[in-house]
Formats: sequence, C-alpha cells, structure tokens
Amino acid sequence: MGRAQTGTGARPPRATIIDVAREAGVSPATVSRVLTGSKPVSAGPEQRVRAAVARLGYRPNPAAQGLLRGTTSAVGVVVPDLSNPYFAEVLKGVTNAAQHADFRTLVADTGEKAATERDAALELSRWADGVVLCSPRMSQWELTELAAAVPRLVCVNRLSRGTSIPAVAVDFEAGVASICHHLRELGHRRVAYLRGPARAWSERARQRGLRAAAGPDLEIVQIPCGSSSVDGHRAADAALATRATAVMAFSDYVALGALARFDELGVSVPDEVSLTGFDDISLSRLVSPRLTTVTVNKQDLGRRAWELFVETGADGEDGPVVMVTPELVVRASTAAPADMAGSLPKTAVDR
Amino acid sequence: MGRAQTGTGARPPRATIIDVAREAGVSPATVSRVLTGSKPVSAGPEQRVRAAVARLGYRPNPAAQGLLRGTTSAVGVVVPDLSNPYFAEVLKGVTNAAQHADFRTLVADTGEKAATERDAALELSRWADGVVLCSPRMSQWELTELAAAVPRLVCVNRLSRGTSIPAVAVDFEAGVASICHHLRELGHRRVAYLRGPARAWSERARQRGLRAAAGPDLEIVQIPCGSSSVDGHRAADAALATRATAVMAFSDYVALGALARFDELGVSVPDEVSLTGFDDISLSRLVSPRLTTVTVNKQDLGRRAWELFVETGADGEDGPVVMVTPELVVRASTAAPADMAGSLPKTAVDR
DNA sequence: CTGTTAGCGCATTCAT
DNA sequence: ATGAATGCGCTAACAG
Repeated sequence: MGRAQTGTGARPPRATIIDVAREAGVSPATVSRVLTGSKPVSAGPEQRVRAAVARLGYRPNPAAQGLLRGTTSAVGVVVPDLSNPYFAEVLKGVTNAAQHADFRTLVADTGEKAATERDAALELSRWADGVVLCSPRMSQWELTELAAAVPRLVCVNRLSRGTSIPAVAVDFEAGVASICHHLRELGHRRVAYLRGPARAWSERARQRGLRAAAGPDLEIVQIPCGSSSVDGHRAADAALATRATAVMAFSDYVALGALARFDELGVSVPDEVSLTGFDDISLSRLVSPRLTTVTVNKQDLGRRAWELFVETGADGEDGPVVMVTPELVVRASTAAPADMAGSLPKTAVDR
Repeated sequence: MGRAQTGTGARPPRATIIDVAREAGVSPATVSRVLTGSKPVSAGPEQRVRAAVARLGYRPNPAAQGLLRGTTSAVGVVVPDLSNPYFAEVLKGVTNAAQHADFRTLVADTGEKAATERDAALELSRWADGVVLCSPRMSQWELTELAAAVPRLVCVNRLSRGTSIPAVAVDFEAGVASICHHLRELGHRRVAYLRGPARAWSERARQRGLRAAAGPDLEIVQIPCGSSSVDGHRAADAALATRATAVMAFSDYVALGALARFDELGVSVPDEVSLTGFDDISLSRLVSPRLTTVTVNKQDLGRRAWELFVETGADGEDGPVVMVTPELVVRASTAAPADMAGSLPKTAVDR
C-alpha cells in the first residue's frame, strides 16, 4: 500500500547534526562551529558542511539548543482578546520587533478572564524567555506574585506602584485631560462619560484625568457602560438622558456603538450632541461623522514593550516605566453645543 | 550590593526534576511518573512529590520534554498581517482550540510579503509540530515545495489542486453568487465590482462566482481596487463613473472605504447607489447605513484549521478540504435602484 | 511499585 | 583546527 507521492505523504525523518556530519565527512562539533560561527573552521570542511546542510535541508533543533543554552529565543505575549484590534496591533508590534531580533512569539488569549491570566503567563514563561502581559486584569497582589515567578515580565497598559515590573503604558490621564480641554474650549459645560470596566487600570487612570479636569465650568456625569461597541450602543440612551451636550466614550469601540444608537434615534452628531472616543482605531476615520478621538500607536506600544523585555534581561534592576502620551485628533464628531451655535469661531481642524 | 527585594530583583534558579526528587526523597523517575501519570505510584511518595512540586513551584521544562518525545505540543500560525482583524480572528480561533488541547501557539507576521512566507513557515515548523498558513500569497509551486518540508501544513483560504495539502476555505464563489443574486432580485442590472489583489486566490475564486452570475440581465464592470479601506476610498469615484446602480466591494474594508468616499461626495447609500461588502467584520453593522455583506465566522475558520491539523497528524493521507459557505446578510446598504423605486415590494429584512 | 541507566540533539569543554 | 567526550532536563526502558 504505497503512500501518495506528492504533498504530505512520504516524509523523510528530520536530519540531525550527526547526519550532516556524516554527509560532510566531519565531526558534529565542526558542523556546530560552522553553523554558530563560534570558532574558526578552515575553508575546506566549511564548504562541505554548508553543502551537506543545504542538501539535507538541515535546521538545528531549537529544543535541543534551548536545553543546552538555557534560553529559548522566544517571547510570550498574553492578551485579553485577540478579536480586539487594539491587542492584535500590540501583538504585531512585539512580533515584528522580536522577529527582527530572531525571536519567536508565543501568544495566549485569556478571553478577557482575569482568572486565566496567571496560568497563561506561567505556562508561556516555560516556553519563552519572558512574557509581555497586555492590560492584565488581575489584582495588584496577583501581579506582584506573578512577577516573582516569571522571568522578565513586562506589562502593557498596567502600572504597578511599589513593585519593579517594567511597563509601557498610554498616559490615559493626559488623554482624557486633552479631550476635556477640547470640549470645554468648544463651550461644553456638561459631559456624559461612558465608563469602562471599573476594575481596569486604564479606567482608573481615566478617572484621575476626569477628576483633574472637572470643575465649576465642566461637569462630568458618569454612566456605567463597558468596553465593547454593544456596551456603547446600550448606554447611549442613558447618556442622552443626562441632557449633556457631549458624550465622551471610554474607547472608540464604545463611541462607535453609541454613534450607531444615535443614528437609530435620529440624534445628529455633532449638531445635537458631540461625541469622542479613545484609541483612534482605523475605522474611526471612516464612519460618518469621522470621530474625534485621541490617538496612540499600538504597534509602537508593542515595540517598546519588546525593548523593555530586552533591557530587563540585561540588568534585572528596577523596572523602567515608559509612558506614551496620546495625541488629540479633532475630527467631525465634536462641535460647539447647539445652544451656542455661532457664538464661537469655527475651529480650523481636520474635518 | 543587595538586590531589590520585590519584583524582578532576586530570582531563584528554576527548580529541576532532580531538585523535586531530592526534596521529596524519591528518584526523579518517580517524580516523572507522578507528573505524567504514566505509571502507578503509591500514595505516600505521591503526596510527598506533590508537596515538593508545590513548594518549589516546579514546572517541567518543555524543551527537554520535546527533545525526548520528538514533539512540541505547539502549532505555528503564519498570517499576512495581524493588523487585519480577519487574520487576528482566525488566529484566535486556532489559539483557543489549541489551548483547549494543551497546545501553544506560535505566530509569525509576514507583513503581506509573499517572499517571507516560506521562511516564516519553515522557521515555525522547527518550533512546532506543524503550521497553519493563512491566505498564503506564494506561488502554487512554492506552496507545494513547502508542504514537502513542513510536517502538517494546513492552509486557510487557499486551495491547491493536484496536491494533498489540507485546507479550510471560505466558498468565495458561492458568496459572490449570493450577492449577485440579491442585487439582481432588487432590480440592479449593472454592478461595479471593486477588485481585490489580482494574485490572491480568494480574488480568483470571486471571479469565478462573478462569471457564473453574469448574464444578459446582470452586467459586471470590473474596477481595479485592492484590499484595504483606502483602496476602496480611492476606487469609489471610478465605480460611480461606470453609472452602475450598485457597487460590490471585494471586502467589508474596501466597502467601508468606498462608503466614506460616497459620504464625502454626498452620494446617498442606498438611495443613489447600493453597496455590498464581504466578510461581515464587526463594524459593518455599526456604520451608517449598516452594510449588506456576506458573513463568515473567522474564529470558526481557525478552529476548523486546528481540527485539520490534528487529523493530519493522525494519518498523513490525502489532504481533506473543508469548504465553509458564507451567508448573505442583508442590511441597509442595498435597495432597489433609484429608477425602480416603488416598482418592487419592500423586502422585509434585517433593517 | 520503585530506583538506575540511557539517550533525545546539540554546543561546549577538553584533548589532540 | 579538529575530534571525542560531557551534560542540559527529562522520560522510557530496564532491573530490582
């Protein structure tokens, strides 16, 4: 009973370094020296080794190398949800940087469940030299404990005071502040804020920005909401009911959901109500009206996490923290409140 | 010079199975037996081993296990672009299924460059037991050659006639046909098609669907376009210039770009022109008007790829091919052409 | 039921 | 400059 001649049928066993050595008429050690370049090898054997490697299609077994070197040349990335383009972008940033350094990327999706973050990180840490943890939802206490068990743990969008976990994070506080500033300049005095998950570190940071920006000339009304577009869709009515002239969403996703609801309701944006997002996902400039938001380069976030990962390996000293300041991008979803139409000069912005 | 007491400062060396054995007062083999459950172990030693494992926080070294077993319990996934939520979703599907089977996922991003696909797959194949290749752009010839070098290669959205590469793919042909049918039912007779990348397998499949659907009562005008939203934005004017009453986009992304352009132009959808997408990305139901498209469960695609991956390991016989038929979802971006308004009964659909 | 031995594939000693 | 020997951490095959 013969096997198919093409495709996956007959598969020759993988060549080992011994096969190559035999084929080239040298010792395994010489093959290794040629491949790693660790010690000089004279031209003759070198050529024969290279030829044998090519002929056999030999590639060293990473597991064996890892076992010997005690290092894997791999980095783990734990994300709450790969369906969320935000995390997919961060992952891409890490992966690209890692590939550049000849590192592999292992990925785990926790399905937004804080309970599985720990196990996922622990598991990946056995396969990789370290782990990048994106927006971990676990408690501060768990995180600290995890950092003790995982070599080279780097956080994205989660800062931990008192511990030395390296982290790169968006300055949500500053982002929220710039949105508030923008809305106040337009003349808004009462803004509804569509809250994200209460336990999220980024939400708490936003709250700090809100507290700093609130004052006699800017009232913030908090609306429980969530982080998805359907959350935004659901919370839109409550936001409208507050009689606020502007709605500030936790994220672009939430804003887009709210926008869809406003559209269903026949509420015009920005004529009747202004709307802002956060993150500047690609679709925010495609919807109508184009969304005013705050922009952050997610791939860059991932790239910086990689850099931290590399640095951390070097010393293992106190965890450096990189803050990335997002930038306000004013588009068409914000305008002066209806009762002030014409009382302010038109702003010349990216419309 | 003391190290920091918290966080990443002092790190004890990883415990090995020998440490555990010593700690429990047994031999390494017994520890292994307790952990793998390969052979029975009496209660006393078992308890001591478990306690020692917990105390030392021991976890077996996967590299060593892999070396011994000749298998890695990992699967590689190669995608053209992680920024594209389509691929991120497929990746999530694979990852979730893999995690369920206690497999790790390695990911590589080729940056849409066909030239790097081969290397990425080859590289991952050394670290994993096999590779899932998403929408490979490489030539048929390269793909066949790659399949011979990579154990357990599975393709997503790329069928190869003549070879036995297992694959799961969306039935683009049927999807396009159902859109054509829908538009013809509405009364459209002239449709502009915004073409995807000419070399893409999925585009060629769409063309087959188009050829089958075209006829005396349905003319298809081809417009070179691309696969991104900016491509759609750019090609929108040309589509309008054809005087077609409906525009059929290669994908939802392209459609969203075109929609944004129509909005800028003041062209009303669907009153002046109907518009359709393909894929049903989450934002298609949030834009205004909500996009008529064809839906496919991308995570399911990934899950099925995983299943194929598992099956392939079992026999290694001829590659099974799974076709996933997408479903038309009619929303608000399609209607009867303007010159036929009122001449057809309103369709009762998801508006 | 348990301990001892050997070897997975490789890089790195140490000899030559 | 090269070859032979050693061991990374683990599990499977033997012995007891």
